[in-house]
Amino acid sequence: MKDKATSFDIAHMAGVSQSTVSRALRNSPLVSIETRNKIKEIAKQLNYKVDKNASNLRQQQSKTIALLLFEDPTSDDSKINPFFLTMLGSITRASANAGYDLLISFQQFSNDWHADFEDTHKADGIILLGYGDFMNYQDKLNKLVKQSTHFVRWGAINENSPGITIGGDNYNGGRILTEHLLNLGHKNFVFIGGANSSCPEFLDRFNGFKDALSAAEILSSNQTARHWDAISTETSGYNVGKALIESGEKFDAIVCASDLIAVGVMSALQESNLRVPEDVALVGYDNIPLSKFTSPPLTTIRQNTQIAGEYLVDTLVKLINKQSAENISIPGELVIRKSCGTDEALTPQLAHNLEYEETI
Amino acid sequence: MKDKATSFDIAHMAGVSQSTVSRALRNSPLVSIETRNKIKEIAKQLNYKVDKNASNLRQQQSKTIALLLFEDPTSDDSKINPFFLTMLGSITRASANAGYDLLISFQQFSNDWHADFEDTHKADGIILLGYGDFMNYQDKLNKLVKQSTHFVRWGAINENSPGITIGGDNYNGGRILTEHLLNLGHKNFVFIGGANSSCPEFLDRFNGFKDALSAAEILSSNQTARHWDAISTETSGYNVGKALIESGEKFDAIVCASDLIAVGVMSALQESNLRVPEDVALVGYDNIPLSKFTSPPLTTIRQNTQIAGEYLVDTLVKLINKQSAENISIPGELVIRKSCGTDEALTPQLAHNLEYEETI
DNA sequence: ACTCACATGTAAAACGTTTTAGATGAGAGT
DNA sequence: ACTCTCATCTAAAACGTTTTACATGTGAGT
Repeated sequence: MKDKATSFDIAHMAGVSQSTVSRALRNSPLVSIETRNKIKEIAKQLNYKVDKNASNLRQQQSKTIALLLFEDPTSDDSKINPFFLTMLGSITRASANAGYDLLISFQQFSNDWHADFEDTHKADGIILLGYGDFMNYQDKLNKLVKQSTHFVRWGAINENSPGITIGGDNYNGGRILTEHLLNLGHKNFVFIGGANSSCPEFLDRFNGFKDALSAAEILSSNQTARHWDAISTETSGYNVGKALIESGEKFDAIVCASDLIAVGVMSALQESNLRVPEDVALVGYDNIPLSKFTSPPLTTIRQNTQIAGEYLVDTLVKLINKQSAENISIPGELVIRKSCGTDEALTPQLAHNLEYEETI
Repeated sequence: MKDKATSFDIAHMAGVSQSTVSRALRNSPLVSIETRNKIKEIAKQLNYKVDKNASNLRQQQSKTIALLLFEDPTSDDSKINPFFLTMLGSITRASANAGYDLLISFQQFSNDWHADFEDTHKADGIILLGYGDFMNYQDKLNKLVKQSTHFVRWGAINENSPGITIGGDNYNGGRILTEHLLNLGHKNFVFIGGANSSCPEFLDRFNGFKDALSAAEILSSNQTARHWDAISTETSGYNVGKALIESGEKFDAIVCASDLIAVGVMSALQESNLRVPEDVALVGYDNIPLSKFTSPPLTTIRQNTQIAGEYLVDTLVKLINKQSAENISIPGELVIRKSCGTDEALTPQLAHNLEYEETI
């Protein structure tokens, strides 16, 4: 196989100028239909493909989005949070639909994690993904804004966060889960998950939890709900679960800030011969693939990753095209499985309003 | 912020020619140390970044690898096989280490799935990932070879497969699993997973299964082992598990061709009040994150994804650099958990040779 | 016959690098 | 004094497009 064909080769074969070839292939009306077809025919024969580097250079764009996935530094390399992997899938499809290629990179918390993808013209914009301790890298976000880099962040929505953020409605998610447990008659609640500024999403979920309890007068007004600290891994959930059991605290319902935590907590409970849901009800958050296959299957909040992916890339594309864009909060959906007690405990009316899943 | 700085701007400020700037930034010995430093200083001040499009165009390369992940067409969009997602993670890191960016794309079984990534100079080479019914797209692989596209495939290793393939040692993996079950005293074996040419990896695992049984004289020489067909999803595993139970066939050990299948089968068994491992032992394949958190945790084969990722990109980089490369088979590792029976059933000597995992 | 509009095409600039070929000046060797 | 080498730099070509500005020919309108 000889060298790759260029537009000049085609021009030569078609007996026209190279610029005409370029125009023909882009369906410019400045070239007559017949010439266009002739040129396309030849291009196909030569298996000609436009050189993206040349094309991008000329057009000063790359039609590429960079996805920067940054993980909690404590988490192991090979175990990426499945929720983000699902997001990655939906973002991939969404960007393909929008006509963009996707460049991905797993960023450690290094110094130049914003990675110059846009600076070097390798990408037109950046999507930031990861449970967001945004306080920790606010400086970097500010720098991105200052350089007028196009970027969108997935995370907790906060007025103080620089740039544009798209995220789940964590407050209502936490609230819905808790209300579900309240409806089932549970009284003694525990929240597991680091609900502090270093994980604003967990904090929002915790606040929803708290307010649901207050509204139900489980929590007297001068009482403050507390949480058990945990990061979003099974191991952390397991350890905290163990600690909780050993603490002697009385509980019959646990709200976990993520499914991964819930999975670990479930292991800890079962190891101590506490039955789920008979002895203690348990809920998670995210609806990761695994949550359907624990035993019992986990009641959780589904974050609509498909919509999220679409919003993320659509918003980013808007920014790239110099259009304005806004923060978006995506409501979560309660997915009722078997980790909170029998369906029968629900009032029929309530049951009717909720989404059920077929077994498997 | 004004327009992006170019090498000409720097040249102007430094009072040298633009070509000197280019050389200085690439540490060429043709530029004196002092000039180099002066230029770098100015570049930093201007936050200058080399334009990759221009650079790539000139150098006729992209320092980018395209990862094409294609899925069984039956599988749902949002549920990518977690094994491949883990691979994706390791490939990302490996390519970063090798100095390549990673472009990813989820390919449906469409007509031009090889996607022209290299043709358009967006990537220097391609990694193909997905359970491989390579017979089905052998034509396309041949086309890639004919175009002398640089590519590496993850999958079952087969002499007839065009191009270079890197994959797990599926035959020995299947064999090791089966021997483990044999050592535990099981007698009535079932294999679940479509062991046919449309999934060569499953076929290899099945052959290992079969040969282990023959060697143990469980299978008389004129008897042929059969398998229950299933694709690699929980749902398929669940359905086949149900069918198996209803068939009335006698079994006390099931080898599943993948963890996803095993998870589905486990659900089906437990739904029918068959206890794992007391009534029936169960093993999977892949060591997906979930396999550690089923109850009981699943005994399986760990495919070393980190090494696999490194081999894939290293091999691809070799091809890109016109070096020769070969197929690589990566041995799997037995991970013993709780789905096959008590550890005590193992002889101490054997137990010593096997890898154990700490709880969680 | 002359202009005008229009359809179709060409020539050349531009994108921002990298790299080849060549220029310049200084010091060494004879 | 003359050449030779060496270090340092400059000028310009090249990469393969897209697009601006301009050319040519044709037919219509007056």
